[in-house]
Amino acid sequence: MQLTDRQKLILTLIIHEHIRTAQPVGSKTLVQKYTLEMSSATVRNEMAFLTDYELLRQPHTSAGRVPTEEGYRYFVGNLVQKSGLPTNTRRTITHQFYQSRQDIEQWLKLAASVLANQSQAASLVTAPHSEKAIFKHLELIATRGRQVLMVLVLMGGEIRQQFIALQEPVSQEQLSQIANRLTHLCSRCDIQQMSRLKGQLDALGQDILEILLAEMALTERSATGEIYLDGMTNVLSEPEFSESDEARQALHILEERSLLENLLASTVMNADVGGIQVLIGGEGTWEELRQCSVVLARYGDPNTLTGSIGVLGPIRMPYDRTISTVRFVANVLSDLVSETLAV
Amino acid sequence: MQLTDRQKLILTLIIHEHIRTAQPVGSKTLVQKYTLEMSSATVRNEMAFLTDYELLRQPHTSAGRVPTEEGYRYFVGNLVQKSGLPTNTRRTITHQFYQSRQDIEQWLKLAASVLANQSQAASLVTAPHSEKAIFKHLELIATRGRQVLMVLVLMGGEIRQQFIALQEPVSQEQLSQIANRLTHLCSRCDIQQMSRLKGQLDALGQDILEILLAEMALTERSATGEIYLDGMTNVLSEPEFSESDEARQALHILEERSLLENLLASTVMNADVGGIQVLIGGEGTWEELRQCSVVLARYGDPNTLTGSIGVLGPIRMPYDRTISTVRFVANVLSDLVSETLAV
DNA sequence: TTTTAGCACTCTCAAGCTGAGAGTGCTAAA
DNA sequence: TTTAGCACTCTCAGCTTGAGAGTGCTAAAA
Repeated sequence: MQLTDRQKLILTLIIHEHIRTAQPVGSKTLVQKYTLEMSSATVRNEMAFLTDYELLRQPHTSAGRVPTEEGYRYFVGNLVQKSGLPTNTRRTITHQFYQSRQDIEQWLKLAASVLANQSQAASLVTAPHSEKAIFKHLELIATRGRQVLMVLVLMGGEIRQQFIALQEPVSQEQLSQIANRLTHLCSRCDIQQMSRLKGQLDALGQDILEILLAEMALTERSATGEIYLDGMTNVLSEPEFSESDEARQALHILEERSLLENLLASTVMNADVGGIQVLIGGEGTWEELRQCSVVLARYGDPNTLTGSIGVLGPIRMPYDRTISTVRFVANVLSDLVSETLAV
Repeated sequence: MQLTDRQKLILTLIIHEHIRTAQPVGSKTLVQKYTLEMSSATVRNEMAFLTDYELLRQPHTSAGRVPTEEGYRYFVGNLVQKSGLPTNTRRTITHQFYQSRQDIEQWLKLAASVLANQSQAASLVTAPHSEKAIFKHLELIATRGRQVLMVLVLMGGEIRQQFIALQEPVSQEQLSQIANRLTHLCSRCDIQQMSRLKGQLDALGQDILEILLAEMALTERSATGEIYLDGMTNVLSEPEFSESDEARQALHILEERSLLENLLASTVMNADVGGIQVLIGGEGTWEELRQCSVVLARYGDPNTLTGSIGVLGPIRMPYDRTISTVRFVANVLSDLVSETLAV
C-alpha cells in the first residue's frame, strides 16, 4: 500500500491527536490544531481515501475519524520515528539500576517498575531462563529431623530450592559431603549425562539425584522463568477501560500464568534478541487482547539465557515512546545479564 | 447497643440479601423472599429503628435499606455464625497443598490462589519472616571473573541471594573454604554477635562478613517477607467496581508495596496468630480502602516466624465464608511452616 | 487537475420530561 | 403490639428535542 506524503502526514497527525484525546478526530479540528496549509475539505478528501483503505474508521456517519488496528500497524511499521529515549530519561533509568542492590530479582522488579512508570501501562518481565538445564552447584542444608533444604544452582544462575524429606535423619556434615560429591560429579552436566551417573552413587545419593533430575526436567519444561508484573492499576485509568469488564479481560491474561506463557511462547520467544514485537489488538488471535496492544522484546544472550519484557496498554498507546523504552530496558537487562550471569 | 432477636434477624437477612443482589433491600421483598411470619409494616418499623441506630441507611427516601459500615461491623462482631468451611472444601484445599511441590514459594503462591478462588476476591500472602535475623548457613558460588553468587540461609529458612563483586578473582575451592569457615563461626549468631567476629577473619572474610551483616540488617528492617498477590482481576467483576477508578484505588494499595506493608504493620502484625482481623471500609483511616473490606490473619509461629494472609474484596462481601477460608488457610500454612521451617 | 468554499444532511449527546414501579412513613383499626 | 391502607416520594428507563460537530458532494476557483 503506497501513500502520498500528505496522506502519511494526515494519518500520523490523526493518530497523535487520537492518542492525546481518546476522541474521534475531525477534519476542521485537525487543520486548526496543527495549522495545516490546506483546507478542511482537502483533509476530508484524504481522510475518505484513508478510510477506503481501512486505515481509518468512522464510529458513526457524522463523527470524526479513528485509526483502525490496520492504521496503527501501518503507523508502527512505517511512520513511527525511532527517536530513542531522551538522554536524561536514559540517565535516570540507568541510575536506578546502578543504585539498586546487585541481585537479579531486584533488577527484574526494577525493570518491571520502570517500564510501568515510563509507559503508564502494565508491564511484565520474565526472569532469564535457559532452554537447557545444566547443573552447576548443589547445596543441602539440614533444617530439622529429616527435612532438608536443597538449593540447586544452574549454569546461568537460575536457582531452584525445595524441601525434601529423607528416609532417615542425616547430619549436616554428611549432607555437605554428599552435596560436594554431587557437585563435583555433575558439574556442567545436562540431564542425560547426569542420569548416567547413578551407578557411582550410594542409595541416598541416588535418591537425591532423582530429585535433582526431576527439578531440572521441570525447569526445562517451563517456557519462562519467574514472571514479574507491575503497573496493573495503570491501565485502569485509561478511558477505554473505564468499564472494568474490558480491563478485567485484558489484565486476566497477565494474571493467568498459563495464558501469559502461551502468549510469550508464540510471539516473542521466536524473535531475535534486540528486536521489538508489537501486537496490536490481539492480531485476530488473542481474543482477550482485542482492546489492547502489547510491546514485547527479548533480552539476554540468544544462545544461553534469555527472558522477555513487555508492556501492555490500550491500543491507543504512544508507540514511539513505549517502543523506545522497551528497547532501552531490554538492552540494560541484556548488559546486566551478560556481565553477571554468563558462564 | 442491644438489639432484640427480631432486629438481629432482620439485620442479618438484609445483609444477606444485599450481598446477594448488590441492591437496596425493601421491606416487602424481604418478607416475601424469606417468608417471614410478620407483615412488611412490622419490618418497616424495625428497619426504621435500625436506621436510627445507623446500622442501616437509605440511599434515598423511597429506596430500600442498605447496611452501613457500622451495620457490617455489628454483623461481623455479633451475628456472623462461625460455621467453618464445608468438609469437602477443606479436603479439596488440603489436597492441593498435599499435591504441590514441597517448596515454600509454591505453597505461598498456592495459598494466594486458593484464597482468591474461594473468595472470588483479591488475595495477598506474605512469606514467613522473622523479626530477628539469625545466621544459619552461607554458600559462595563462583560465577565468572570476580562475580560471586552469595546464598545466605537464615534460621527459619529465609533465603537471601545476591551477587557480589570481589576485589580480585577467587577460585571456587577458596570460596567454599571461606563459606565453610563463616558458616561454622557464625552459626546461630545474630547481627551483634557476628559483628564481634571480625577480628578472627582475614581481609576477604571481613569484606564478606560486612556484606552478610548488611543483608541481615536489611532483612530485619523490612516488615514482611516477599508478598504474593492473586485474583486482582476478581474484584473487577464486582458491580461496585464497575467504574474502574474505584477499582484502581483499591488495587493500588496491593500493588504499592510500601502502602501494603504499612497496612499490614498497623493491623495484623499486632494481632495474635490464629486471630482474624476484619477491616471494613478502611475504618476511617485508609482512604484508599473506603470501598473495600479486608480480612486478615497471621500464620506461623508467634515467637519466631510469622507471615500474613488476607483477602481484599468489596464491603459487600460474604464475611462468614471469607473468614472461614482465611482462618483455614492460615492454619494450613501454620502447620506447613512448623513442620518444615522450624528450628 | 487539484483545491476550496458552501451547503444540505446525518448522527450523537446532553437536557428535559414523563409515567411506572418500588418503597416509605403515618394513621387508625384489629 | 401488629397490621392494613393510603398518600407521598424518589428513581429509573424511555422518549423527545435542539445544539453541535462532522461529513460528502458540487460547483467554482486556482
